[in-house]
Amino acid sequence: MAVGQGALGRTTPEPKSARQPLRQEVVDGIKAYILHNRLRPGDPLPTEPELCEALGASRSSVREAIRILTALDIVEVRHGRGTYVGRLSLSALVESLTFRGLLSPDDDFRVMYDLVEARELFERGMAERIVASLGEEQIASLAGHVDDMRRAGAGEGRGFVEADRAFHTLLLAPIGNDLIGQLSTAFWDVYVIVAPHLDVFTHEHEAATIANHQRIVDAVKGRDPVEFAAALAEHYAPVRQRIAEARARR
Amino acid sequence: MAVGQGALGRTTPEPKSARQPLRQEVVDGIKAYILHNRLRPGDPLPTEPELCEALGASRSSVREAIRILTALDIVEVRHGRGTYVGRLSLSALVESLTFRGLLSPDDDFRVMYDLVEARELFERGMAERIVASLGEEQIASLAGHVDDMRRAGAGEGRGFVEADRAFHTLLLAPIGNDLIGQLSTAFWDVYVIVAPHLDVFTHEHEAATIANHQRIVDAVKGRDPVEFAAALAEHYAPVRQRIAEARARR
DNA sequence: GCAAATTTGTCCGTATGTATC
DNA sequence: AGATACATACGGACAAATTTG
Repeated sequence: MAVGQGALGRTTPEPKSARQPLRQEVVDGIKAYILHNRLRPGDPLPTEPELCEALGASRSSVREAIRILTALDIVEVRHGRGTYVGRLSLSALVESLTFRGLLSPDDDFRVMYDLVEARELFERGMAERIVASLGEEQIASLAGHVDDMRRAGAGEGRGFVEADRAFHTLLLAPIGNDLIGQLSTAFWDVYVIVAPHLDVFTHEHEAATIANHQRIVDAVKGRDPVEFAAALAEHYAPVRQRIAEARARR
Repeated sequence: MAVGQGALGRTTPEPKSARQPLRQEVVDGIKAYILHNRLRPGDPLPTEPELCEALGASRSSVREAIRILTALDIVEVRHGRGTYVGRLSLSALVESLTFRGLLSPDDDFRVMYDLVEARELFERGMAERIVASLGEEQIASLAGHVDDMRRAGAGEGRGFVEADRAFHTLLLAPIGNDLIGQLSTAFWDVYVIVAPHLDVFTHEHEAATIANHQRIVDAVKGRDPVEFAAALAEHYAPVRQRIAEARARR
């Protein structure tokens, strides 16, 4: 099928100096096309030659615009197949924050600290809703993740981190705020990437970490938001302290 | 001056199937260059021809890589001058979330709701630290912003929104968590862009909004975190309710 | 399994617009 | 004003990946 009747094409030929670069017009044009046709993630977009013709730009400009949109996960490109609407994830946030954490040799610990603090804020702020809305089978899954942490403790830690992530993802899942859930996992991604560069991962605290997670599970089982918040505080306090100590060592 | 000794160039010529596109190697190469040379925002990067030679890529690949990095605010390009290290802001998050809010005709209100809820979570979660660490002159600024809202109320609302934003930015400024502060302003940006498309901005509630902000200021003056949290709740409740109502109307 | 068609990936050469000195 | 350095944009050509007949 051809491009169709869907809101492609610059209305103004911009006879004189276009104040903004042409590729930006192409970016806006592709955005408008997606919005106008109410496309969903995974839906196909016109091919590059079609976009060139419709938007009156060369292939280079169209391709640069597509690169911008892929970086934001608004479009997704598959070599040899075509371009599609992206998943609209927060991958750009992860990449941006990760790089910021790796960049500044003075502020990297601060970035890590801010990250952990934000995650704690999410979970403590949602304490009541979390303990109220977690189902029995979800609580069982939480306990299962703690078991996974115990089993993986002896290993290299790869499984340990995954169990930890799954645990906290599951905690925020039932509150019904996708943004907070995705932000939390994004922060986790950044933490996992940046932490090894800072020697924050010390395996000596694994036993205490497991015990704290168990306490969180017990608080959920008892449907006790106050105890839940207290368990979270005791879980996060040593993590934040370790980051602060690592920062002081420098 | 030449590029210098700073970690540019693909170590492996990738003799066989390079699984990832060349532009991605260029992206990683530029990132590594920034990290290796410990550059700061605003520092100049090599010119495009220099990057081509150093990374063994053509002009097109280098330019597409630069487009990706500009979308993430990792590099910044000034026409006719050169490329520089970007500000590492969360502009990518704003653009991504904004588009997501505009896209889904069913979930857009949910995105707005999640946004507002996250902002409320930040401010209520930091209640104790906010009322404890705000200085007298900052409190005066808060009151000044409320006055601005009163003055702008009769106008078209442009100044009203700005005063509102300044108010909440100032609230989160003293807690020392840059990430939360930037996320909050990012959420605000998205809200302001998306809300007009959803008819959430109803000016009839301006008087109540001003009164609620005044109550927040009074709570800060009294250094009362409980009253502060209560004032915040009363401020955000009608906002969330308006979004929910607008959602129901559809 | 092979070959052709489609689509994106990469390169090159050239011309133009912009900022600085 | 002129010269230089740089990014912007264009068009054509070929390579690589994927699908299809």
